Amino acid sequence: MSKEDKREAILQATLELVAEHGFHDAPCSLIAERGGVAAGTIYRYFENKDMLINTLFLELEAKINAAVLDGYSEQAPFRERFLHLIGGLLNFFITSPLEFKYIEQFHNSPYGVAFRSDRIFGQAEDCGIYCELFKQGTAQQVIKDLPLAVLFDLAFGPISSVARSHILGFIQLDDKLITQIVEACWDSLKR
Amino acid sequence: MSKEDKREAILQATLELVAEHGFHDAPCSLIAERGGVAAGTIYRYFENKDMLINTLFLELEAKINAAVLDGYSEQAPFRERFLHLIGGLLNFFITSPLEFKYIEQFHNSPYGVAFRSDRIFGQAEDCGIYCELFKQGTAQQVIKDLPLAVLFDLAFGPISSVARSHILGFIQLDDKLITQIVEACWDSLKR
DNA sequence: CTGTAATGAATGACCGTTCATTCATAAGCC
DNA sequence: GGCTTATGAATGAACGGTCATTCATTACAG
Repeated sequence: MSKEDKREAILQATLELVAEHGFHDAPCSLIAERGGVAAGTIYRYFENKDMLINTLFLELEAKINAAVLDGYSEQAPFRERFLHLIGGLLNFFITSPLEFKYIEQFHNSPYGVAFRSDRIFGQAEDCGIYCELFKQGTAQQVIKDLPLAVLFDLAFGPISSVARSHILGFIQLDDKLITQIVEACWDSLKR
Repeated sequence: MSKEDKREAILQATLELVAEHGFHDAPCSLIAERGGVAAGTIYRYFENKDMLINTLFLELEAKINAAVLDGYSEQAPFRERFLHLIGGLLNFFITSPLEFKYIEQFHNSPYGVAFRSDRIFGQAEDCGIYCELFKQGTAQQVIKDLPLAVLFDLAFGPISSVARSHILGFIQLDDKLITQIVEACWDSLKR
């Protein structure tokens, strides 16, 4: 196995174990075992477990951005762009349950809170695709006049909630249902 | 300290520690210390830590129901009842940050998943205030024709999301903003 | 042969839980 | 009331287990 492969194997093992069992019950010993490496090898690629966990989150985030921007047109009408990006996110979540579960675990943990805090209070510029979208919608007065963070919550709250319900098997999402849900999100944001 | 006081002190200490530090980093040793009892005493009142955690959740749930039903009228128009119950929930959350954080932690953990699963697949009748509300709304055709679980997600997803943002200090909710948010939720559910 | 990568047993810290012991109070007796 | 005995709630040191991390040793590539 090459050097890059080992790093990837460790990240993949972490993704799987954290998604399946949570941060606790994803001990380094198991991560190493599933990754096909020795426990000590993890520390050749990552400073410590915290770094491993944060690195994996950043890589997943980049993966989402790439997936969601596929087929996206900056020139399309606002509503269409909203539906594309939000629907794309929901689609990514339900077709990548491991990634979704990991991100949820991360979000709902001291790791994620510190991370979000840094982001919100850190800088104002270049806040990501979705931030850009909502800023435009506010400027064009096509969505409600609410603080940016509230717009985020109104859009992402339901999306992650239905994704969780789908992945846990409480509901069975199909294309029609996804469309209805994303449009319901739009209804709550549109002016 | 009386017997009931001790039980209460243990529950309160658990609430505070789990809310502040999460389930990990809320060890029995700390719970005992903050509750003003010895570690072993916990096991006189609760079978084990799991039972303590589940019991606390059930008590918080009852507390929420009581708070939310205050001033509620079964006879009011549907929209008004929706706004009362959902707004009441959001109000409870932001005025009881410890309780909110605990419930979030619980929800996003193996405890909560097992719990929800039991509830959803368990019985159909007596599913709680909110379930009753959504069933009525569907029957009266005042809200969208979506699976019950999706309605839950569309309503509670944004609410818990904004509550978290408020409690973490990312936004500052006031009465006006709360009204706007709850009405935005209504917009996403109304037919 | 030399230097780097990989190993996995060992380490120390901390977890939930137990249980022998303590001790304030209650009960029984005169 | 006084004295003795019984009770069981409370205690906290101790236990077995698991964790993240280290490091002396081994394997391997150039």
